[in-house]
Amino acid sequence: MNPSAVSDEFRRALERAGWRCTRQRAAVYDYLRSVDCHPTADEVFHAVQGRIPHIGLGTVYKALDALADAGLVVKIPDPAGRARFDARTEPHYHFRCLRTGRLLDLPAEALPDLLDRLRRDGFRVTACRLEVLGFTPGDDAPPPPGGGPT
Amino acid sequence: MNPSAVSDEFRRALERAGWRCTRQRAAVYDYLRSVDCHPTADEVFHAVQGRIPHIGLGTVYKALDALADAGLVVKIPDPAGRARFDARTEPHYHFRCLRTGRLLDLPAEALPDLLDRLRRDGFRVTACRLEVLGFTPGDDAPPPPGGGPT
DNA sequence: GTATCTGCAAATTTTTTGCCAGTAG
DNA sequence: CTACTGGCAAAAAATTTGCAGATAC
Repeated sequence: MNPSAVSDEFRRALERAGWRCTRQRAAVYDYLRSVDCHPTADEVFHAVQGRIPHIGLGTVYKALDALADAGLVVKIPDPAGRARFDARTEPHYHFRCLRTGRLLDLPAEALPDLLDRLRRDGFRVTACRLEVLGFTPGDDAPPPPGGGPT
Repeated sequence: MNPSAVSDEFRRALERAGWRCTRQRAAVYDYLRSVDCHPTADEVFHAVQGRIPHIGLGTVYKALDALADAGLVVKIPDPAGRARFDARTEPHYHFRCLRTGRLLDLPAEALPDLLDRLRRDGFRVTACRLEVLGFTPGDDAPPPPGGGPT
């Protein structure tokens, strides 16, 4: 696809993971970068139809998979059943509204301060969930080139 | 159902939320309390069939909903698409294995120490996700009796 | 030129729902 | 007794898959 339309960083991240740089993947990624919420696959689909009218929902799912595999996007599971997607790469936290399901970004700062500020701003905080991701002993991933212990 | 077969605490938590205490709900809850992993609805279904052979998967889903509504279990969304359920009520963290999808309990202790200990024990940690749950300003839940600001 | 990708639709998987007999309170 | 439930099967919702023509490199 047109090399000038996408950033080199985007293209290289895809190619590093063995994926090709296509118009559909760029459109999905650009949309996720342009919003500050965390859309579902279906929301991405409808938004991207403005740029690529004939795109299919299946293609959006495949694009999100490829982007996630390339580390450009993170898939966030949702208690309501449809996953949400986040194109912010720097570490940060999330606030989930139990009424609307909306997911907001929070800065990655120390917890007591963060929670106090949320409460002062009118948020009601009912719980926190912390999940550590990785591999249990023995279930280690195949070491990515240059990534493992040497 | 037979009052002596279930704890009063269990019965009261259900009744407080307007649910009846039934054999099926008790079996689902007992099973979740008896394991230290966090089963999917289908795993709960198969396990509970040992005690209630004619139970249906739909009933298990309904029971899990009732238990979650009563605050006896927590539904944990899963990137692989099927939710997992946790009957531990005290605050704690989770470790998710990216290879097997297994979800382990972690003690709710200070982060740098916890991560160091995991690494020493052979875990490979690749990321952390923190989610704050609650209500955005204006989207407040109907205040539970005695729960809201007075 | 060739392996990968898209679009489309069908298939799969997970969860929810409707209904009527059965049960808890 | 009476409303709430359980079992069952059908439906809905979310995601994945298969394939033939199109595209990236």
